[in-house]
Amino acid sequence: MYEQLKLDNQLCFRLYTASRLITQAYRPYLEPLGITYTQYLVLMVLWEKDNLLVSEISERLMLDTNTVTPLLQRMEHEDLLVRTRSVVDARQKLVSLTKKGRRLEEQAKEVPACMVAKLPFLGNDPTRIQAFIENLNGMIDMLKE
Amino acid sequence: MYEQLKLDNQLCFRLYTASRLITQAYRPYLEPLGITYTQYLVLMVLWEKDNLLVSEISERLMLDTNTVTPLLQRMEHEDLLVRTRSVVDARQKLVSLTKKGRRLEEQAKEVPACMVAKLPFLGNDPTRIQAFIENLNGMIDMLKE
DNA sequence: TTAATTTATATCGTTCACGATACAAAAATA
DNA sequence: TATTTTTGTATCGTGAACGATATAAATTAA
Repeated sequence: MYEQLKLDNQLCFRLYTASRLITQAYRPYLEPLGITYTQYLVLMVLWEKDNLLVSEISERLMLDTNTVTPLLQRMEHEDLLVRTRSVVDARQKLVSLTKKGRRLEEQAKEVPACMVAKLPFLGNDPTRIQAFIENLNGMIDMLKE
Repeated sequence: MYEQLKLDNQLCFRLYTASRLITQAYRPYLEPLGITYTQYLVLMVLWEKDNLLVSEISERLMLDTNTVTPLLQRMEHEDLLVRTRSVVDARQKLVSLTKKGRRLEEQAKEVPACMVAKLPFLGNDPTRIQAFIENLNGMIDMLKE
């Protein structure tokens, strides 16, 4: 038995588990809105700035087009957004919120507070959260190359 | 535009991204062994203690049976393990490593060091890593209910 | 002992995530 | 201008994740 292969020693396993549980924790708030966590991420990007290219959304979420395209197709099918061919460059596709997609922002604005409430330890110490996010950002920077 | 709905403010998005990138970072080391990251997790559990019930693996990885069962089926198909009906309780299924599954441990023992090398900032400050893991464990404890 | 309930695992359907590949449009090169 | 290369998006196939449901075996209750 190699010590380094023990599950409990693995930072990565914790990260993987925490990420899964976070997604699960969002579900009760997002399901009533008819969206998944990944779709919520797309919407947050578009709420911040509408009419983006597929590639811009892709870059913002650090996801490849082979993940983003089907995701946007499903969201278009749900009438959350529309994808229109760019006139400047016919390869590009412009993603824009529909009325329904825009309206969801109003309903979603309480979601972050609900999630914070599920993670009380985070509320206590702002510098601790900051350090935590710094660590995550550090990892992301190192791995995204 | 609600401030709390900005993507950059979201700890959860960082966690989600870091987790994805970690899994991607494992790939070059695990693919030569013919396994995925999740399969590697199962193997780590079994290398630590062989002959476990499906429910024990499930609990250890905090994954439900509807994830674990198909996973184990694929791994059985790859001749990494076998699943045998328990004689004590015919509902239970015992999961045991095959020779091939056991041999993989030897090949996998370098993987953790390779991953640490990909995350140099972690090597510098052990207390920082510890605090990081504590935060993750804290989140997991709060979310697993 | 029979019937109802609980438990352990499995199946089904949907959505991600992602490597590999395809395809058409644009840009670069000949 | 014709050809090649690059770029932006899409398609395909596979393996997770996971909610919902199913099934058979064990346990409990009647």
